[in-house]
Amino acid sequence: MSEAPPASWELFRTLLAVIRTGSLSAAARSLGLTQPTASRHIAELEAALGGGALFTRSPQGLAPTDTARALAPHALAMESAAAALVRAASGAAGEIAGVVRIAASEVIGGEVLPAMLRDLRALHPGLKFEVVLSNQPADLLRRDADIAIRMVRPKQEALVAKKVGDVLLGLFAHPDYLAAHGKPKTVEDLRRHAIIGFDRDPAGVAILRNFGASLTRDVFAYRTDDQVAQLAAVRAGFGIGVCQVALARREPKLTRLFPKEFAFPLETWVTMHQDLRGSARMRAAFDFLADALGAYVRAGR
Amino acid sequence: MSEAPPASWELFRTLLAVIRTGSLSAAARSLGLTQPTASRHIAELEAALGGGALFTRSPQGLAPTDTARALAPHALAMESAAAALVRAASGAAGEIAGVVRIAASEVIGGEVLPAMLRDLRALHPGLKFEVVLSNQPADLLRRDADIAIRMVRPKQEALVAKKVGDVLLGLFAHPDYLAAHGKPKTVEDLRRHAIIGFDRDPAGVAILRNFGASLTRDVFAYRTDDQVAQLAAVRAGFGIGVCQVALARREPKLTRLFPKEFAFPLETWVTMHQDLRGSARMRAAFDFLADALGAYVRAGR
DNA sequence: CTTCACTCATAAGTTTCCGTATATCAGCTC
DNA sequence: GAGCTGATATACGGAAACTTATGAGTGAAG
Repeated sequence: MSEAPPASWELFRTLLAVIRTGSLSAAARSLGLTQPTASRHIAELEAALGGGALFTRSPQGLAPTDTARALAPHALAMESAAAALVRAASGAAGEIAGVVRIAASEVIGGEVLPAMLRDLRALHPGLKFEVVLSNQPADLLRRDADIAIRMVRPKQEALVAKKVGDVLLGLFAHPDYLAAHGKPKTVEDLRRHAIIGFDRDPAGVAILRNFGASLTRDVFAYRTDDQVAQLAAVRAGFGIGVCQVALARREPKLTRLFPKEFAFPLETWVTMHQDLRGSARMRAAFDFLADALGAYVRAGR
Repeated sequence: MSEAPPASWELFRTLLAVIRTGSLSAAARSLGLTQPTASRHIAELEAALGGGALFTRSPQGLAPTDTARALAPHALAMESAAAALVRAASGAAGEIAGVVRIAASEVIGGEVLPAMLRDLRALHPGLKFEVVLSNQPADLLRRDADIAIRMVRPKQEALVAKKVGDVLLGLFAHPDYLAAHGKPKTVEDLRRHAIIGFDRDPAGVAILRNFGASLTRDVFAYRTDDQVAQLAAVRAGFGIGVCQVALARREPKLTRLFPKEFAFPLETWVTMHQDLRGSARMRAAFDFLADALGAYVRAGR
């Protein structure tokens, strides 16, 4: 067992594609290669990594062995880093131009970010944006995004973080709904209404239960963990649900309920990887978003 | 500006080597390539990344531009991930064999780990170890190591962490030193002795100042942030310094001073990346180290 | 001032690697 | 069961990439 020569990084990329797609042919297609090339890459990699088989071949495709499965996260990390590298190179250093990849929750990303990015781009027309919408925000340390907007305090030291304030959550309903079903006068009244709430997300369910002890998951008439869907249900007049106050202010159609009793603060942070501090466009986007989100947060008070 | 085809990952590896070495020739040597190949790789990369120059050529070598400098951390991340991938593949899945890379402080790594790893290897002869000694422990999230032993509570959720207890720090001196200079009777006495302490590390300086307010940095007769050097100075009979109690117990030559008054607990954690939970050998090493360090910690009480 | 050691660039030769074409096997539809 | 569509494996020719060889420039040492 002599020391094998280090495998070409290119092979890792093929490995990842094969694990993803489950076949040499599909992997080759996705990479712009041909099937024999992918086959050769895997064979080479198996040889370079000590000879153990990485896949079990079959006419249906390649099934990864346990070994190959263990390699997948590392190959993913390489891919994220490669993508981040290409983004970092997408604008000349010093100029505010190029690609910025932003991770945000679905509501922020879908309802709040677009207008902000429009204004940011008006300021710097050379900027391009990639937006990743997920409620489990992409890990900046994995370089899945350059800038993340998160609702929890970031814990990693390798990050630059700025708190923009507390996004206020309120209880809202469409006037049509209230006209048809009446306006609840007390918290207990809510139990008789069509409540729109979370399905499984424990943190989400807790928001309403903390408000009124009787507002448990089983009284919800509309359950979904997708906050965009919740918002849509409120707007459609289905019932009463949670919505960011600053967001609802923009649509005077929605009526806020129990404004004094129910006001759930959600601390909000803009975060960026330390490595990106030196990049002019990342800094510009970071500062702009921190400002704009600060204004958004203040609008909700 | 058409969408460029994604650059080969192999080019990123060359990029990193060129940034590291500062010349195409040296980079090529380090990669087992030739200089024209490295040259072509960089040219290709410059073309693929939008045409901007990454280096300024000169007869002295290649100086990275700001753009290239911004890419370096991402290329480093790729390299770490690639190395972690190769390590992960170094043993058959399920078997307890292959390479485990461990990050630890200099003292733990130099004085405590060797015997533990000897015993672990006796249990599993197929294991090989890589030990990274640094007081700013390598970031597991960057995959610079598989397992880290740290003196602070890990904050990242992506890590598996286990607290093994508190390593106790005590004040020690060699009997020869005490015979020559007398044994200090009170804390104030210490000011007249040859104290071995930290140089710049604020956390280190604070350890002694918390003990006696008068034990500020300026009374240290031997200042170094290298804890191995501190230990060596204590062993050589230079003076009085801080040492892990469990470590000093092994050498009955060292005498502990103020055992009741000075006992500084340092919480100790063994940590591992979540991705590695499924690996038999990583788990085995993790569990073994947690046990062994637990025993070590208890020996210091 | 010459020489040596180091750099990068370019041209030519050789190897390696990739793509095309073909054979084979499994499953699904008709 | 024939035929279609998916898969992998293998053979072979050509293009791409790497190595070798050479030239030119810079800086330090003798």
